[in-house]
Amino acid sequence: MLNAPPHGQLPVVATSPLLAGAAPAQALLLTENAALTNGPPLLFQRLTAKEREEVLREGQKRVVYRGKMLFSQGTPHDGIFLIESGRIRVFYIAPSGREITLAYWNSGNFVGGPELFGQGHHVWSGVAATNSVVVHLTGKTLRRLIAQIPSFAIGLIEGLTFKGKCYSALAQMLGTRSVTERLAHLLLHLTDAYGVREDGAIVIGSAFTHADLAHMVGATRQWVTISLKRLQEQGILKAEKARMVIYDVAALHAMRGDR
Amino acid sequence: MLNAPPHGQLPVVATSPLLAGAAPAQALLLTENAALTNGPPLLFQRLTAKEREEVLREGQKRVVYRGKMLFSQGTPHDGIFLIESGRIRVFYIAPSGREITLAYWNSGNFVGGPELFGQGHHVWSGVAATNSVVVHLTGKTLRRLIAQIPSFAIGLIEGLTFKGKCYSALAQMLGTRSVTERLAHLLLHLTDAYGVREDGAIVIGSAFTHADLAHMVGATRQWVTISLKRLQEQGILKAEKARMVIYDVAALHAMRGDR
DNA sequence: GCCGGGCTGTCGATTAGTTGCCTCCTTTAA
DNA sequence: TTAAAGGAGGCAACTAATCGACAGCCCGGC
Repeated sequence: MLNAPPHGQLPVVATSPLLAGAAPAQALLLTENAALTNGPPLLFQRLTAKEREEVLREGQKRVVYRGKMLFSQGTPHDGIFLIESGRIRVFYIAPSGREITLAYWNSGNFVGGPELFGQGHHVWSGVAATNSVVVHLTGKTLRRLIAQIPSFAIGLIEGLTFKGKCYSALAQMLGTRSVTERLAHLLLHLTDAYGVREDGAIVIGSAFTHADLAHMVGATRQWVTISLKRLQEQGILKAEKARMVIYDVAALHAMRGDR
Repeated sequence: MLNAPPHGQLPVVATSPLLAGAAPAQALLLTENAALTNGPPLLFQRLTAKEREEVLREGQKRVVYRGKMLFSQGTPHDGIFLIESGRIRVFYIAPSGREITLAYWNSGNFVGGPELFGQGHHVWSGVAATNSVVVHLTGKTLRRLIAQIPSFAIGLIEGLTFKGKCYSALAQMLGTRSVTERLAHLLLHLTDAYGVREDGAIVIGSAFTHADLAHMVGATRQWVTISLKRLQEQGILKAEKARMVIYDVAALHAMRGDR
């Protein structure tokens, strides 16, 4: 059932971060405040090792290679996917072709909704941003697990709450901030998440294309190019190949518009 | 503790719609599709009358007069408010002053989050759109109720899921649709929810100001004025005082952008 | 080496949307 | 009956952002 991995590399899944329960459940998204992504509730945090194994045993493991779709908006769904390793980009494309990225979810989170039990149709699409391993739990299984393991129910509620906060924050950003403000905000978030100090400046190694950034802030590729160029002219940052150097974090803060 | 009601009218709360369990838990919002608001899960649907009473007994009843704040973004919160009667507008104001309305929640829903248990800070503000009665349940109480009444836990999960869908839809609309498309969408939604046939046309009695509409679609008041004027020039609708007559529903469908 | 595809940068035209100001209409109070 | 105040709608100038198109560049494959 698996497609051939690109370049013939197979993701090595030695131990499951879910089982270990130690991996931070990070998410990369355009949030209202960075605090949101620092400590989101791990779905399995409250479970004992035994309970975790039990949950994982109930699910169906699946490998998704980089660039392959995990689920598509409008198609029927049943249950959710736990991300065991890798990174899933969740996005939506409007009939006009305009696209918005909700988040890049890392291991420890779940994707798939919108319902937990009971079938429905996907409202988002999910694609593997890196080679990933997910565990599929059907609605029926979820219902049984909730009844059997009370702390799993609590975990799910906290997970849903966290997702609600993410959606909320996205809607608030999109509804009240200009593209420039959103971009400044995203850059600061990237700085927090991936930034490394390097003689005075902060270097972001992660290579997002302009199109990737545009989808995250809900804008066009061209406008992101123009905005970045302006920031560069102001000496706030410098875009190099596959990395970006931030010189003036304070300036970004000033133009992010949350004051 | 109660402020004097404006105009001296007191809301009469004969029987609780929550207890009756029969009131449709409608929400007025800018959703992806109308289906969302037709059958949202009532928080209490799955409970027996006895369980409902038990839940309500645990909470603290509170009357909120039209225009009074129920909660404010940034302030600490504990638990949620069940809406027993009335209508709560949930909104967010950015530091720049730009405002976005998430939804008008009617009786049968709950507002307040973002956390269910455990304190946090409100990320939205809530104001009574009409004189309303709410029941406050603290996080501690919620936790106890979830443990005691399993179907209450399911109801909460469904409620959270529904909210997630609403937030999702809002983010998708804001991220990928133009203001005009959003406005067309909102008008169609209003037509569905409040429209009354009147010799060929459909009349919406509900009186929203341009500012109200603007907040719902995430735009400025002026732009709504301009857009409505254009629609009027095209003969699609006619704005009268305190009501609006829709002549060409098909045209609105065409410009809503979901095709 | 050459070719092709994806990413960046740029330009010009156009529109969507904002900002600020002004007028009109209610409502309330005197 | 009128004055004052505030909410609501409307106009005009401005700018932020989109759209479409195209050229250059970098990288990988052949």
